[in-house]
Amino acid sequence: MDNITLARLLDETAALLEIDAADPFRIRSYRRAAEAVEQQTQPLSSLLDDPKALTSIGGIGKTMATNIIDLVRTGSMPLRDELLTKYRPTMLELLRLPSMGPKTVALLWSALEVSNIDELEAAAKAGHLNKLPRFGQKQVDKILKGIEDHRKNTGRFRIDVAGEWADRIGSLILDFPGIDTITPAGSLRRGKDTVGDLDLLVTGPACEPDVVASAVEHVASLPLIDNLIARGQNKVSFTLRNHLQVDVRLLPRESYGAALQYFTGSKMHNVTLRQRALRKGYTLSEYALARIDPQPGEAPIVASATEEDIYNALGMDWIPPELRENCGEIEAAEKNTLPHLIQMSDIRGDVHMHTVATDGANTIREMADAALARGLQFIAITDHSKNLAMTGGLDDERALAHVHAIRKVDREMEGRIRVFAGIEVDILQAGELDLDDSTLAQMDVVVGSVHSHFQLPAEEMTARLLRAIENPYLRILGHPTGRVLLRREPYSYDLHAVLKRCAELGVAVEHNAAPPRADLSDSNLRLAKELGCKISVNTDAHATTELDRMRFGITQLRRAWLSPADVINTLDAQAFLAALGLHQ
DNA sequence: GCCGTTTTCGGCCCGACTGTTTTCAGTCG
Repeated sequence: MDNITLARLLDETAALLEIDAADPFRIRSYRRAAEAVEQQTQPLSSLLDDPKALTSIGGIGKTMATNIIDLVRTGSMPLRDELLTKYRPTMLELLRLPSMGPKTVALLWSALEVSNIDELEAAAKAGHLNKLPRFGQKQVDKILKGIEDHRKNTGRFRIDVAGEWADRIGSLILDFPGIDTITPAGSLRRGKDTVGDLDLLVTGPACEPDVVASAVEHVASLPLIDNLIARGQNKVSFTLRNHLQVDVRLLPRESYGAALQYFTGSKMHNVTLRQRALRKGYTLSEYALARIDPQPGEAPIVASATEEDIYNALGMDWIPPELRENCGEIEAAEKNTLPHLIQMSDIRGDVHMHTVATDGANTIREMADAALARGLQFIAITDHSKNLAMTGGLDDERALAHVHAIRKVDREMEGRIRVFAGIEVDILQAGELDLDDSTLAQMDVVVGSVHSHFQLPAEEMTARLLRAIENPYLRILGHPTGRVLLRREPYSYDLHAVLKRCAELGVAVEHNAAPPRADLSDSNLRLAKELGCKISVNTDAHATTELDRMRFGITQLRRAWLSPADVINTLDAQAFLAALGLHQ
């Protein structure tokens, strides 16, 4: 059982406990344990014989360690089994509907034996809900609308899509005089690769408490609003036609830092931060860091205008949003040992991109010019090989001709940018590559990717990848997890074993910067680093404009605490080739 | 259920909004 599944089962148990009206702190323990499990790079199923290793993880005590051991060994645990005799697992999906919390779910179950969405819809339409306490017609309508949205909705949005909407909505809000700053907060600011909803913080003279009403009115009447959910003194919530929920908050300048800190999250980061505040005699809210017991003549507010003020007043360095997941960043900030995170300007090369030779939109020269304009010092052209017939993939003969064409452009660029010759070969079902070694020998950069037979059993997929990376010409393992965001589950195989072998062989693993397929996000990137893999971040651009996607890849690297030294694209062109075991 | 430079019990983060209420419970972030 992998850590993600383990975390899901613990989280489900927490949700069932909530429905059961258990001790809130006990519920929180299960949530905390689920988060802790999800963040481990080591599969916990490999630690079962060493209970001390389990309990050394923060948030996992003796009972939780036993639970984890039970879950891995039997697929369930006594508490979960017990709860599932009282409730139905389908009740968990009810919790995902708006305005449906554990209390309501429990009430629906005890009063009407409603345990899933279809039953809820039927009960609502039959008028049964109106007989329940605190259920008016508005509540029933809200639930029916929620069910409708839920069925259409995919749930989460890719970071680049959410970012575009943030820009569009932001520019409309900025039209209002007296609004001068808009900052996306929430998971978009933390750089998660998907976001559930959009948090926009707004400030400026028009957001001062005595005048904010008209600015709120402006936001609440934006033309792109599909459904206005809530509208308070300084808050407007609505959904767009694509069902993306947007929360806009209008705040005075003086408390903007506190609000930004608060609404950026993550939830667990904030909880831990507020515990720290209490220990120091402060209380932290979205308005300010304030003294609990100010002495006479002492101002209650300690910090509020900027995030730096707040973190510093708590005795720690400012923490980059990407690290705010409560996985050690607060301790590091207190000890001044936060990592020097990689940033866009550290990137010197991008070695995975396509041209009109296969399924790209631009020529070799156009890609080179566009990369030069973006400040890159080297690129590699890596069009598809023949097995991807639908892209016009190159056979050996065409691939060799393409190398010539690339070398020609490289000479034309006269050293302003290096253009390396490469190819993205397909790793076939048995692990061999779809071009001859003699062809691959002519390439500077060979990226090997899996493009078919994703449903192979894990053992076969592992063997396939292990065989492929033994090929001496394969220098980068592309699409290492086959993850395609929001479209396909990643294929399953022994990632640990493959990354370990990559590290031994000096094969770099690719983190695909393109938001649709962020191959190695979060804990997998940390695992790659821990195992000593060389990591390469590339855009897989199919057009010049897609080179801009590099910034999304950098965000994911930052979330994994990576520094410039952890990524080989920060090297200059010659050193990069040397890192791949090549010389030119 | 976890955790400990005020430890083995007694804490555990904070506030706004909605709907159905005449004072608040539940949900949400």
